[in-house]
Amino acid sequence: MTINQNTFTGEFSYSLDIKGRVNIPAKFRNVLTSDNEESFVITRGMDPCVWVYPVTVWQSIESELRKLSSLSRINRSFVRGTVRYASSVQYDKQGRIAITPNLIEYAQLGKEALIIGMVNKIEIWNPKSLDSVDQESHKIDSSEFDELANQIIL
Amino acid sequence: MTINQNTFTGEFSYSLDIKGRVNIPAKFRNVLTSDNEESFVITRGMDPCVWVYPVTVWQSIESELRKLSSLSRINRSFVRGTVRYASSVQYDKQGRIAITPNLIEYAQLGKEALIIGMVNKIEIWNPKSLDSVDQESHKIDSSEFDELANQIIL
DNA sequence: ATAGATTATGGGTAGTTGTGGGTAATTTTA
DNA sequence: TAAAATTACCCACAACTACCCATAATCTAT
Repeated sequence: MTINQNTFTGEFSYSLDIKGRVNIPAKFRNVLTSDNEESFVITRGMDPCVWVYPVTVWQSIESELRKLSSLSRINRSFVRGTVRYASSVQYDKQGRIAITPNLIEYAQLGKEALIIGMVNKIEIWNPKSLDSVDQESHKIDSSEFDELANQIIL
Repeated sequence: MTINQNTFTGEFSYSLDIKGRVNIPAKFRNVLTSDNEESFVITRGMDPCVWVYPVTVWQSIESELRKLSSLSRINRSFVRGTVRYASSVQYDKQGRIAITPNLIEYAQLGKEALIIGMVNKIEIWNPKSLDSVDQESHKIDSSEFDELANQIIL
């Protein structure tokens, strides 16, 4: 049973092979709508991980970026920073995507890859990096969580 | 498979050879619509880099420029500055375009050339120049950056 | 519980891509 | 007009990528 289209939840531990490929969990592939043509856009996350968007979701980001005039310096560097590390990838017959060396380096990915559903996108982590980021945020954010509580009911 | 026609994303490190040629990444050539006849318009960027447009996109920019009244002095110098350094180039069988000495000088291009997809156009940078422009804008614009990110990034 | 299907992982091969350089045609300069 | 320089076009090779197949592990259904 699918929860929802283009919606990703859950955590999976997969391996990054010697060619830089990781499997996209079958559960994720199965909820990906067909207009994505089995493709994702991978890019740098705000945390040290890889973000994986369905192409159709990414397209809406792109269309926002198109509206920004290049006459403004801020716009230029914002577009550049956003798009620079993004590339579209199609998964192969085994359901794997190739992560670019660039992103492997950025996310410090080794053999182990932790794949996490983040509702509208997917994150790929080095388990160790996630641990340390997790601990950091527990120390800092407990007051800010309270603020979020006003916006979102769990 | 392809994100979209005439849409460029990602970063590539290629070399400018002794004849002043750079490769246009295959990913970019493959999304270029056929009515461009394998050609781009190259010109000065507003940053110290080379801007590379698909000809068809450039044509629509030109028609925008035509609408600007020449009565205004600012308009005149804007149009002049934009068009003055533009020339159209076709890529060869290996997928390379020749950069004019003019533009090589302007963008301070050496052997290393960083090619960046900017959604509707392509930028060619000297990696060092980009680093310094990057740092500058981070220092100055970070709050406006965050604001844009909140609007656009999902 | 067992057979069949699906899923995760590894690896081989053919075709593509990036890079260097050569040669003939064209343009520029003396 | 002839020499020099530049440009356009072609070939060659190494590195990489896309695509395919094989196998082991896991899940599903009867």
